[in-house]
Amino acid sequence: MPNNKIVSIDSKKVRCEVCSVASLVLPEFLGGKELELFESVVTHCCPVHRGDYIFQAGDTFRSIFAIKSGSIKTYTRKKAGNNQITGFYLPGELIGLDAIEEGVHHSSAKALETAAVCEIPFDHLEELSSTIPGLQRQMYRLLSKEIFQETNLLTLLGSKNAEERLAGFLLDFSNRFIKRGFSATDFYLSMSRNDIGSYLGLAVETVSRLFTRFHDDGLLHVERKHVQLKDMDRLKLLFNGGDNQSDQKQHG
Amino acid sequence: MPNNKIVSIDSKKVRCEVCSVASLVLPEFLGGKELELFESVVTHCCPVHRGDYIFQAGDTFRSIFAIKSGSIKTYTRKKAGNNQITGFYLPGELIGLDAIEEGVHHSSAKALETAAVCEIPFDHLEELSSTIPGLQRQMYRLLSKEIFQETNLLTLLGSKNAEERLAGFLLDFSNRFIKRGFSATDFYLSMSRNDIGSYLGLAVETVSRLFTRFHDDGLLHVERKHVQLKDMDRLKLLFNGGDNQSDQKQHG
DNA sequence: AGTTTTAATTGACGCAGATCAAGAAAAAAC
DNA sequence: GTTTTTTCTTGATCTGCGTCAATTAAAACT
Repeated sequence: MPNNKIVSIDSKKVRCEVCSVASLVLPEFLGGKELELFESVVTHCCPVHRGDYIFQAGDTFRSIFAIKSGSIKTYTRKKAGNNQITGFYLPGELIGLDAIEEGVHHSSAKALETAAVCEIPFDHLEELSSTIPGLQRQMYRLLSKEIFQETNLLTLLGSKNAEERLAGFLLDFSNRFIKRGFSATDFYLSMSRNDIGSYLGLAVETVSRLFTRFHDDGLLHVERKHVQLKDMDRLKLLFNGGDNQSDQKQHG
Repeated sequence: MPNNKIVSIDSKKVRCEVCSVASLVLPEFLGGKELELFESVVTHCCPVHRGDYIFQAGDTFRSIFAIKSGSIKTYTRKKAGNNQITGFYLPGELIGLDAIEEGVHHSSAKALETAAVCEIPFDHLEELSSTIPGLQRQMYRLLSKEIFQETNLLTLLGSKNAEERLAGFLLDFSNRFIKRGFSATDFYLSMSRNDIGSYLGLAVETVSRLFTRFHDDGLLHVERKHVQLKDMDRLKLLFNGGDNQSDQKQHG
């Protein structure tokens, strides 16, 4: 049973500092009174620990969740029994957006490490978005962003090459860290190799071997879950499929 | 240059009948006056032809588009020059939702056949969703649905098995046809084998071979783009990975 | 009509990456 | 602390599917 105290985190890890929920969900021009109104809506903001569920597939949808610190993975269950990782989420990102339509969570969300997650009841948020000007638009933006990101992942998985996928994965993380003001080249991968494999459609062993290869080739320095990107240019080249010659000029 | 007359469609094709835009975008309980108000917002509803663009990557985002008849594909350009298909859209579905956040289209949308597409200017829709009760919620639902569907696709692509992917692809189409009241087992695949391959992360040749195999095994009847699903049970079994034994009970 | 272009199918071959297996290193449990 | 469990890595083998190539069929032109 996890207690409710945030435990200190291994100093070797690259920390993910706390993000303001308001700055994430609200439009920038929000006034003080409206900010207050908004803060009153964020009911819980509780710490979770590695392995804790934020929600599970099948749960009734009531809230979306904003990540303040730590990291979360989402996955769907495949009938064969193994899970398919569908996303990794970092501070400043939202989860649960896919459950709005049918009112039921289709995926499960689990903490990858000690994290702070804020619950935002959706019906309150909906009401509020009718009264606070700009919040409605911001909600549309956030939902659209999620669609965009999943499309990006689809594009990444479209590449049949394993190197390309892992390079793309790392560069995506790098970009997302930058957006939140963290180091872009030096970070802690809180998920297991198994999770990365599932996410990228690769076997664990392939992921492991690729990390070793990238390390040996001087593209990055990796020690367990700690990664330092060394040669961004070559990583980008890998991602872009530098040696790819299978050129169908146009589809359709 | 496409003219503005809707051409008659090959009788061999399974037709995709026209859908009401209002029924797609609006909540059911909408009154007559609001319906009128909504209809006034749908500026254009023009026919497009095979190969016509609805929008292209880089275009400024102004509208979302509802498909009334026909089918559309969306894709992103990969640096290597080839395109990555990210979605196929049928009557009653919306495209352009991924462009709201940044105000720019990241993907291109192209007609797969003669189609009727309605343009819905987004700022008008936004205004309207402040005045028509329930429309805001409906918009959230539609955006959420798109996220859900992309997550589904991610799960599908997670399977390394090619059979599983094609079976999943066909079953997904079947389900979507059912939702719109069309035949669930007998349909016309307006996209090329190449497009299907790109979408599923497979080579054209593999897609072609799989169709032949499925046909020979009595799972379906296929003649060029016309497909009849014969044995749904076995297709579902394939999709569920019936012979899959790689069972990691839990991720994380 | 005929000609060109594009799409689809099928076969042969090879390789990237899955799978199997075994050992090492952490992490978790006690 | 020790033991157990899980995760990660590395090697050896095998195979599914990508790639290349050639044929056929169907659109899309003129």
